[in-house]
Amino acid sequence: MTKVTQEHIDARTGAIQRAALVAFARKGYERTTMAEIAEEAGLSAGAIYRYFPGKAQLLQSVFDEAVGRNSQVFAEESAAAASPLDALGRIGVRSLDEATIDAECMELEFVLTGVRGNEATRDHHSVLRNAIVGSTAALVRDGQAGGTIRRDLDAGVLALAGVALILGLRMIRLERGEEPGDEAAVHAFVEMLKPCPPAS
Amino acid sequence: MTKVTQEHIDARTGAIQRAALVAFARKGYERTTMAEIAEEAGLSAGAIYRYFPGKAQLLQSVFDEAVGRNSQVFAEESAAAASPLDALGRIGVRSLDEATIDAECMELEFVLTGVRGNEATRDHHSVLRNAIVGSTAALVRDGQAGGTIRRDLDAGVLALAGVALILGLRMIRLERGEEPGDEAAVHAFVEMLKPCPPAS
Amino acid sequence: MTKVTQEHIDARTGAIQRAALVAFARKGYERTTMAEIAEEAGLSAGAIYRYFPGKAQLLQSVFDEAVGRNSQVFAEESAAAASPLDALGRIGVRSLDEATIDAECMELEFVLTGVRGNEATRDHHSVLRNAIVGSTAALVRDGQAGGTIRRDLDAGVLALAGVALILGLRMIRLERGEEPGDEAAVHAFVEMLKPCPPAS
Amino acid sequence: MTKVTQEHIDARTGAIQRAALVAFARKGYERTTMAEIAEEAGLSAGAIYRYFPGKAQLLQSVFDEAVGRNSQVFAEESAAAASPLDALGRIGVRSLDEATIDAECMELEFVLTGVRGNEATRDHHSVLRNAIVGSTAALVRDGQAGGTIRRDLDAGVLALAGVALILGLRMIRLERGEEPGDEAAVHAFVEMLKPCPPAS
DNA sequence: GATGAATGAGGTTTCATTCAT
DNA sequence: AATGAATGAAACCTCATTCAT
Repeated sequence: MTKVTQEHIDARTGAIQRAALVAFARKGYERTTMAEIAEEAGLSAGAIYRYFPGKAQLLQSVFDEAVGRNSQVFAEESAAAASPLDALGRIGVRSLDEATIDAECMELEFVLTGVRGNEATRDHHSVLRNAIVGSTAALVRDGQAGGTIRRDLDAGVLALAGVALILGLRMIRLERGEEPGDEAAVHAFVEMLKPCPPAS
Repeated sequence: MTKVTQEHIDARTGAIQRAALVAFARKGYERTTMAEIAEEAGLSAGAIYRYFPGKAQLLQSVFDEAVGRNSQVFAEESAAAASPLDALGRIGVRSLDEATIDAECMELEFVLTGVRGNEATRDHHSVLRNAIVGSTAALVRDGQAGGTIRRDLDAGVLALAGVALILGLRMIRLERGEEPGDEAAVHAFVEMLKPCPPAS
Repeated sequence: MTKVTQEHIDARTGAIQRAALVAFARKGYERTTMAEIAEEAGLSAGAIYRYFPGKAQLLQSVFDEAVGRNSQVFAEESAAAASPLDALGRIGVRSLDEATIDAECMELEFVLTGVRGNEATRDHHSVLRNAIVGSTAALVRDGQAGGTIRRDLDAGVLALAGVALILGLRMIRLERGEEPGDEAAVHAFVEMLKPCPPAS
Repeated sequence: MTKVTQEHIDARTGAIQRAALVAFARKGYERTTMAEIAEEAGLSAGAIYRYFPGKAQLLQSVFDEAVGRNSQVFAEESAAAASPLDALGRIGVRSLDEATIDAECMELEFVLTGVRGNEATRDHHSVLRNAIVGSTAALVRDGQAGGTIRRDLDAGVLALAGVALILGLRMIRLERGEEPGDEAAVHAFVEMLKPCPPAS
């Protein structure tokens, strides 16, 4: 009966995941070595295998973690927002800015897709993306019903555009680092979602 | 002296680039082997080195080629369009649909970014992206000046949003294959760029 | 001081040896991990090192244990047999059938020899084999003196053949599992050891 | 079109197999490194993978090679022998002495079996062994029909004993090196196969 | 006395790149 | 100019062994 039990294990696991996140984000999955991750996490390469079965699973786990945070952001902001439109803007901004996701985290998703050749992973990933688009569409529909979002465009299409926008912005940010225009772009998109003022 | 040679060299170079494009797109840069590219191009692994100094430079060249095509699309559609707004829509759609870009080509950009760790490449890449955003911004400004694009939002911001949207859509398409909503999303974005109808 | 301890130590030692025997037999020395042995023995990997200096020595000890049982079989059956010839048959059959040796135990020897590269072990092993052949030869010689074993063939040679026969049968059994022909082969060999009936 | 084609490839393949045979025999499969084999064969470790997909397949190939030689010995000696009994003796002796098999080759078989855990290999192996026993049994039956082999014992059982004897002798030889008694043991076995002289 | 987390050496395998032919 | 065999540098992963708790 060791006393380092769960607490220690969780700490290690988290440290490895964080290290992997950073490394994968910075250099890409393939170019990141287990040794680098290990060093970043403060242990030896072999030790990682006590916490993760292999490099691929480590990647998967890091990704799942990120996805989880994503969902949480979604839920939190939906709840905190005054209106669906507001929620969309908040989610977009937080997706970009929050430490949770970070420029790197985006990269991660990027990298994950990079695990092409692994059909299971791709499918898994695709399902997740669909879920996000679906949730967003529901939000848009709410907004349209409530009158805060223009009704002349299809909710599903707008949702897809919104998700793509965020995805693209994170991708650009990856290359250019923190970019002031990012949030502005989100706000602009939100602005464009508003219905035109009644003519009268 | 090298009369036939030049012709031959160009043919070979092109074949290699095309093969590399397809391979990089399909499996990613790291996971693509020189042997695969060679086979696809119809020559031996060693022969590639007569045309390109190494794998990294081959990637670079393939990328530049793709960017060139991109610019051409930009120019062509700008010229053919009735208005800047129209141009933006056309560019977006063609960026998504045309064989030029294709799922693979997008992938390529994907991969290229993957050449992180190579600072020179990243910077190069960043410059290119800025150029695209810049051109787009110019187009938007034109549209605003001409009244086809709403003036209440900053041109640079809208341009960034537009580029990000395309980027994101291509990324999503990568995962889900040809997606009917893609073009609709572009059209929706264009629609939202229009100024609200005068109150009258 | 170490009253209970000794008992405990012996129990642990035996458990580890048994676990190692089974594991080595089943997967081979090299492919067996200390962790597997530990789990089978009901303790942790590290604990084994309190009872054995290392994996190699554990193997050695397991082997010696098996050899000891072998000698015991030899002695017991020699004593119980009506004649040297009878003793040979009994030893052969028991070497094959008894739980002591069992398919696994044979395997063990197999594995042990596998510790080639370790000269000390090989020599040790060779000495043991010579001892067995020697004892068998003595038995044969007894039989020849008593007239139950044919005298036209050299005792040492017959002994070698007998030992080899058993060795080979155990090896074959390893691959095919319990084989009905095994014992029959031993009996046939014994039969052939008998002198031809006097011409009269 | 290289000119080193088939000839060179065959030479290399053979060299690697021979090197592997020796190494596997000497140190066992698990303890033999690809680097050792490569050095023995006169190339680099990586180069082996141009000729064999992996270590396991190399082992398999070496084994198959040895089995092939075995069958050839069987056929040759059967043809050259004056009688089935004579054939058995010749096969036994050649199995022991000839360079074809060699102490090492036996070891090989040994090692191969050592590839436990690979069910396919074990079964394959078992089938081969059965074939050998079967062929031997046929030979014995012939001898019994012709009167050169005693008829009071079952042919299948005698065949099993014979094969086991050789197997065991080769195993012992492995430990003790060239052993003068080996051949004598084979001859003794053959002698014992003879029918007792007619009473007259 | 026991645990099991950690290390570190070493093994197999992959590939970009070179170079004799 | 082209081939493709060969090299050699990693990379991932496994484990015997140690040691703080």
